[in-house]
Amino acid sequence: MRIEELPVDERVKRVIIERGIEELYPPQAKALKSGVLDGKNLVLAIPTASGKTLVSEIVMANKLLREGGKAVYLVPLKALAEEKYREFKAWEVLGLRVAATTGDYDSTDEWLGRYDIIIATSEKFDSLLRHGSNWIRDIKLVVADEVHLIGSYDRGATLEMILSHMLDRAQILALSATVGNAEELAEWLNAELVVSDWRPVELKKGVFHLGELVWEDGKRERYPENWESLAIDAVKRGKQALVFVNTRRSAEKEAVSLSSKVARLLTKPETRQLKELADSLEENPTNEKLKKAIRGGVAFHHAGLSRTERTMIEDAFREGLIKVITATPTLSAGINLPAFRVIIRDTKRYAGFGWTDIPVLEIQQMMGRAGRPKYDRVGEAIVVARTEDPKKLMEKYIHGKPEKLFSMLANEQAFRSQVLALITNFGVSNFRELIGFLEKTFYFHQRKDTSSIEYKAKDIVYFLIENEFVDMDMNDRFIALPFGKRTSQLYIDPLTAKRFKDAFPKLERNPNPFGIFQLIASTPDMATLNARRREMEDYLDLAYEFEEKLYTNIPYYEDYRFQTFLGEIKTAKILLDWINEVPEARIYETYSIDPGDLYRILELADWLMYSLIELYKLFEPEKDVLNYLRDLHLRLRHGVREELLELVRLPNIGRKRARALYNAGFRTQEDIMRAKVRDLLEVEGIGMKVVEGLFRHFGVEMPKGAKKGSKKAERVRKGTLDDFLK
DNA sequence: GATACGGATTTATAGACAGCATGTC
DNA sequence: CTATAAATCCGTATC
Repeated sequence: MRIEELPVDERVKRVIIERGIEELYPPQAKALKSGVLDGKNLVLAIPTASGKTLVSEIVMANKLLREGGKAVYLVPLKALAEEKYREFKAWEVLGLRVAATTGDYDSTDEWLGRYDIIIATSEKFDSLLRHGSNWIRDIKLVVADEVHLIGSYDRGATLEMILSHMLDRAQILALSATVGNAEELAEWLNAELVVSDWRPVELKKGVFHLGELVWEDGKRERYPENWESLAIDAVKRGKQALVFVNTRRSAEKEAVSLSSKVARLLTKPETRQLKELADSLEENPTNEKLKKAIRGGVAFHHAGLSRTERTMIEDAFREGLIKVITATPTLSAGINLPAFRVIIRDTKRYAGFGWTDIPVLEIQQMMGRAGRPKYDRVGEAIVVARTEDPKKLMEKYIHGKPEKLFSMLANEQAFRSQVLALITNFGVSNFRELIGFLEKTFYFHQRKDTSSIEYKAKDIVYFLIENEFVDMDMNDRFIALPFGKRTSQLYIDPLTAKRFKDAFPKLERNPNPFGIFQLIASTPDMATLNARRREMEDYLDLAYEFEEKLYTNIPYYEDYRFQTFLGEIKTAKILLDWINEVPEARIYETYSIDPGDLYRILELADWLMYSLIELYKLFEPEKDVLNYLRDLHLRLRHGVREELLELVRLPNIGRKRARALYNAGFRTQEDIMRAKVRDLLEVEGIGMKVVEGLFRHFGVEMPKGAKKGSKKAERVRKGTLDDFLK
């Protein structure tokens, strides 16, 4: 079907044609003929990269131009929100304003009301719904990307709930990978269903076993015995490969191992560029290995890497400079990074209680990364059989059907906060109404029965009443209490809130960083760290050393909480090191964690520290304690000792610059205000830009005529700054 | 008695969303 | 609980 023939607004067609697209892919055409353009709900289950995004763009733009209102585009990852934001920006030529909102950006505020297309993570949108902004009622269309995540254990319930909320209030377009029960999903959403396995780049799938590569059609090829030859072969043919493994360590090991072989296939300029790239990386233990691999044209990719390294690797791979990436599942569902050949080394993974098969759905998502549109005619996805029976793998992952989706609403933790939100934020005022709402969910649609979830809901309501999140009046009507309402808006688990509340009396008597950090680390919202066997004794000793600083008792060895407790102590110690200005590299080494892990811990601790303070405010806070907590929060955010608190409040001054300034004798804001620019510039990490920012912050006017730009202006400004700050 | 070696045993294992008010080196 | 590789332990050989 040609774009020209589409029954949509002319302006929409024009934008798409200008993009160079004239013809729709078959599944796209089928989708657009399903009735979505007339406002019907649609479940679109087609492979990645077969044009789901374009369909949603057409539907969104057309709808907004014709009817006005807003469209919300839901994504599972922040990185995807950014990616979509860049793509959708193109629609601004038609006057459609695009905004992305995740936890990194703005919050509830009404500012989103000025936008037409709003991209948000599911959790963020859930949070927006809870805050009840005015513009919510203008939403005419909700696009749910990767809707199969409704079956994910920890995050599925959120997606299910927001769709339940929006079901009768807006048109729904659900984009899904191929799943076992797409019909069931479509029925629930009262939607048309379009399923297809058509791809713009043909996908060849096969299984590799001891040098023999068997394609799905039975054709065979011989290779050297080791699976690495598959990656090397791709590089020899001028292509790239993506290797999926199941542990970080494997990713690193295989990357280094492959790099020595790939290195021989590189051109001189490539080797030079790769060396430059490797040299530009920061020094830390993980990056040592990464540098080694990169010099040979290979990189590993996992969540331990910092944001900088990750994007650097992704960009270099897209450019074709890096030939092979070995990755954990970070890359399977995240940003769009296709390769000619996808090699799946592992089909099992360790899941807390043992080894489990990776679901067909996930393996197929990985395989879907094979084939670069515009570059490759076909893409190849190969599952490696190392210990498994190759026939079984072929049957299960190549010819087999993906699993059915199951509602995860009954997941205790998720359900607990959802029930609280229903009562405190969504006006559910008695138990009957609560059950009434649950009947709109996928859970109910799938089970046709609420008895077991009713039982759970009851338990949760008792828990909420007992802990003063909500109350019940004489007529069994729910009353939202401030504690409950705030908990729900802070988006923390009620259990976290309860733990905080219970600790307040002790905290008030004895506020101290270690105790507070252990408290934060003990909540279900914090990332868990495991104390390694040989570290256990050290952390136990540490716990006893700090015993009177803790707000909890040290569990006995036999206690089931013992292991997790030591993990909490480890986490608390890391945070303590952080605010005592221990260098990052030392932290990575001491605790054997990666940059990405530290970042994650700090991010969570920051959020939870804020939440702790907000909740403390509800319980007749003592002023001194409140200020103490606020200072500690600032220290945590910037990773500084107390003496730097004043400096760190200045713009563009963080951990390193504040320390440098302090050591150079600038200990207060006053010191800096009085300092000579020349002296400030002497300090490491302080340049003209930073000084300029300080200048502005102190409210000293920029001298006229000394605006940015010409060299002359620069000179003038430099000359006058001193005078102003003397 | 110290050290080097090699086989046996033990250990550890993926990822990443949320508040709020603005900017690290 | 299905695996696998690295780290560590431990006994033996060697100097």
